[in-house]
Amino acid sequence: MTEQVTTGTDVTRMRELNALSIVRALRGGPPSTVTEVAARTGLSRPGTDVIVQGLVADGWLTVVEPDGSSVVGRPARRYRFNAGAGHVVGVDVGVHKVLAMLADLDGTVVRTARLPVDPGADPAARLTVVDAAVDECLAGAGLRPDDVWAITVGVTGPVDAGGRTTLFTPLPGWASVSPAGHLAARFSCPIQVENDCKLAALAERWQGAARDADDIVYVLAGMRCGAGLIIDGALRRGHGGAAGEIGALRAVRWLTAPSHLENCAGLPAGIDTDDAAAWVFNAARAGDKAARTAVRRYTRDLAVGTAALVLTLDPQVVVLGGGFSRSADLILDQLARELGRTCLRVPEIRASTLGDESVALGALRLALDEVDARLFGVSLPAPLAPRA
Amino acid sequence: MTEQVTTGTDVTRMRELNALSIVRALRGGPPSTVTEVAARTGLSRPGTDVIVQGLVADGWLTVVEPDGSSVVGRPARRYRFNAGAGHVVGVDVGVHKVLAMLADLDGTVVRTARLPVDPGADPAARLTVVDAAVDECLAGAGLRPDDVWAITVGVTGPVDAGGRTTLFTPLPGWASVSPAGHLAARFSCPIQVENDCKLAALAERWQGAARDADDIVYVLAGMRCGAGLIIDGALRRGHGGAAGEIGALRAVRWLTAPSHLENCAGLPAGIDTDDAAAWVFNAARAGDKAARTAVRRYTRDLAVGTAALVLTLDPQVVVLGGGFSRSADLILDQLARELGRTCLRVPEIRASTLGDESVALGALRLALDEVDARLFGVSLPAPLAPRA
DNA sequence: TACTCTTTGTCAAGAGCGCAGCATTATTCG
DNA sequence: CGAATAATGCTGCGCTCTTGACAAAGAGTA
Repeated sequence: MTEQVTTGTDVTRMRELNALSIVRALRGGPPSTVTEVAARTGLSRPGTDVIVQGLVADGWLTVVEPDGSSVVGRPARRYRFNAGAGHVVGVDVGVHKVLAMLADLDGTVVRTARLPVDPGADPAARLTVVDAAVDECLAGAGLRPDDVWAITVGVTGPVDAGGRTTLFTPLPGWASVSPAGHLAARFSCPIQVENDCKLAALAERWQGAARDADDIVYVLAGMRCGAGLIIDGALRRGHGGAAGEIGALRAVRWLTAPSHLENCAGLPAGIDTDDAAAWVFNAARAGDKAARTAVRRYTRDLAVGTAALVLTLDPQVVVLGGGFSRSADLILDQLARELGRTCLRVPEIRASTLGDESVALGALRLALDEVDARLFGVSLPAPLAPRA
Repeated sequence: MTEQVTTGTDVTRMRELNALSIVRALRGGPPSTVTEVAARTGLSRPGTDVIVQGLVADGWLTVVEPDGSSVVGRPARRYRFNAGAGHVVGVDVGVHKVLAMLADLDGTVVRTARLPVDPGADPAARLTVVDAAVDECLAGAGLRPDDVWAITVGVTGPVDAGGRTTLFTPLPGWASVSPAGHLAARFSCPIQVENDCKLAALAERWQGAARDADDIVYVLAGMRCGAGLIIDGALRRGHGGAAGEIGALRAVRWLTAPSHLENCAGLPAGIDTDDAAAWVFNAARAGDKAARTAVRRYTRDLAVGTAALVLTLDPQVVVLGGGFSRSADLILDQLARELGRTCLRVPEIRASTLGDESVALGALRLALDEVDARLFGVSLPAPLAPRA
C-alpha cells in the first residue's frame, strides 16, 4: 500500500535533469556555445552557464577555446561532449572469427580486433579468443577494464533470459556457456548477450541502410537464415528472446533453402560448403542456367519467410543482410516481386551496407543504449570524471 | 541549428510534474490520505498537502471526509481521483450492430448502447446509427459533446494513416469513409480509428485474459480471422497500420478456413452462414464425426497462421477471441498441440473472457491512453474543472 | 472524566534553483 | 580610435520543496 509508485521531483533532482538535458543537447552534435545550448534546451543563459561549468568540472564536457573565426562580437567558448569519458565494447562471436570493437560514448570506433577461431574449437578455447580480442582493443587504446561502461556479445541462435543459447547454436559445446558470466570475472560493467541477427538489425538502423526507419525487418541471408526485428524504434526480443525465428516453421523452408545452392548442378567437385554459394552466385551472374535456377529457388524460399514477417509486422523497410547480401543484385528484384505478390503493403527492400561488421557494430549500439538508459533513466547520474 | 531538442525544466514546471505525480498516484487506487500519497510519491507531507489542495480546487480530486473508522490518531481526510472530470467514448462498428460505450477517466463504463444495423446499409445510414448510439450514451449520462475527451472507433480491416479502411472492409461502400472526419463535425476532441482485432487485443490486456502479459498475440477466430499484436506492453500497428494481417499469406489459409465449417456434411439445408458455425460446433460437441473433422480442419488452418505470428514475435500469451472463442473447448487443445509441434517456445494459450464487447472495450482503452498521453506527456496540463 | 498516545492539519524558517536585468569584456568593422 | 556586436559575469527576486515544530482530533486507559 505504501509502495513508491511515482517519483516526485525535488528541486535538486531538477538540477540533475537539466544537466542531463544539456548533455543530451551536446551529444553527437558539434561543439556549441552556451547561448546555443540555452536556446536548444529552453533554459536561460545564466542558468545554462552554471550547469555547464559544473559538467566541465565533472569531466562530462570539454572546453574548446575560440579559434580565429571571423564573426562580429566577442568570440564564444564552445563546449563539447567528452566522448572519451567512457567506452563500450561490442563483440561478434562467430564460427570462424571473433570480432571485437571498442568505441567511445559518441559511438566512434576507436579500436578493432579480428581474430580467427577454429570452427571446432571448444568453448574454453573460444572464450580465450574472445578475451584476447577484447584485451587487444583495450591495450591498443591504453584503457583498463574499469574504463569500459558496457559490453555486448553477439552470438548465433536465440538467447534466453540467462544469456545462453540453449535452444540452438552452431558452436560445439556452446549451448550451456554463459559469455556474460565469463566476462563478469574481469569486468564489473553491465554485460549483455544478444542474438547476432538482432544486433545486425540495430546496426543497420544506426549506421546502415535503414537509418530513417522505425519499423524494420532485418533478414539474414546466408548458409543460415535468420531475422531481427525493430518495431517502433526499439529492438524487440519477444518474451523468451526468440522473436524473429520464423525459420522454424516447416512451411517456411529457411533451414533447407541453402541446399538449393549446395546441390546446384555443375559445382566443382569437392568444393567447400562456404565457397559453393559464392561459386553459384558468380555462375548465375555469368548466365549459367542451373545456377540461376538455384538462386531463384533459394530466393523463393527466403521470400516465404520474409513475407510472413512482413505481413505480421508491416515494416517500413526490409534490409537484406548476411553473407549473401553481397549478391543482392541477384536476389533483391525477385524478392521484391514475391513480396509484391503476397503482401498487402510492400515495404522498401534494401541491401545491407555494413558487410560483416554489422553484428559487432550492433553490439556497440546495444551497449551504448545500455549506457544511455543508465544515464538518462530514472536513477540519478553518478558524478563521473574521466580517468584521473 | 537552434531547434528545441530537449526540454529544460523550470521550477514552475516542476510543480506541474509533481501535481501529475500525485494524480497518477491516486488514479485507479482507493481514496488515500495525504500521508499515504506523500509516501507513494516521495514528496514531503506539507508539500503534498499544498498540491492536493490545488488539485481539489481545479476539480482533479474530490475530498472524502473521514467516516467513523476506528483507528488510533486523528481521522484523516481522504482524496480520490475525480474520474467524472472527463469521459471517453468507444465505438464498435460491426456488420450487424453498432456498440457504443461511455466511460469515465477511471475506465468505468457508465453507459452502453447497442443498436442493430442492416448488413447492407450504405455508409451514410451506418454513420447515422453510430451517431445515434453515441448520442444515446451521452444523453443517458446527461453529458454534452464537450464533456468527451477522446473517441475511438473500431472497424474491420487494416486502418491507414488517414483513418480509412481502403485496403479491405466487409461493409458496403465503407472503403473511402472517414469515421473520424464524420465525428469531428460534432466533437472537438481527438478521434482515432483503429482495427477491431487490435482493439480487442488491448481489451484483453486491460480487463481480459492477458492482464499480466506484455507480449500478446490476439487471434480473432470467426467467419473472418485476424490478429492484434501487443509487444512490450504497447499496441503495434506497423508502419502502414497493417500489422497482424498474416491471413493474406496464401500458405496461411485464414481466408478459406471458415469454409470447412460452412461446407460441413450434414448441415441443415438453407441454414444461415452465421448459424452454420454454431451448428457445427454443437454437432462436434455431441460427437458428430463430420463436424469434428470440420472443426479439426478449421483449427489446423488457424494454427498455421498463429504459428507464424508466434514464431515471429515469441509472445508470452496467445489469446483466442472472436465469435468462435465460445467454442474454445473444442479448439484450444488442438491449437496448443499444433503450436507445440511447430514453435520453438510455446506460449500460454487462453480463451477470451470478454465476449463481443471486447472491441468496444478496447476502443475505450485506446481513448483513455490518448487522454493519458495528453495529460502526462510533454505538454503542460491545462487546468480543467468538471462541468460547472 | 482526565490523561496519554498517535496521527493529522497547518505554519514558519531555511535552502536551492532558475530567471531577468545590468554591467563588463573581447572582438570586428568603419 | 570609436561604434557596434555578442559573450561573460554578477546581483536581486520569486518560486518551490524540505525540515521542524505545534495545535487539533480522536482512541485507549485508569
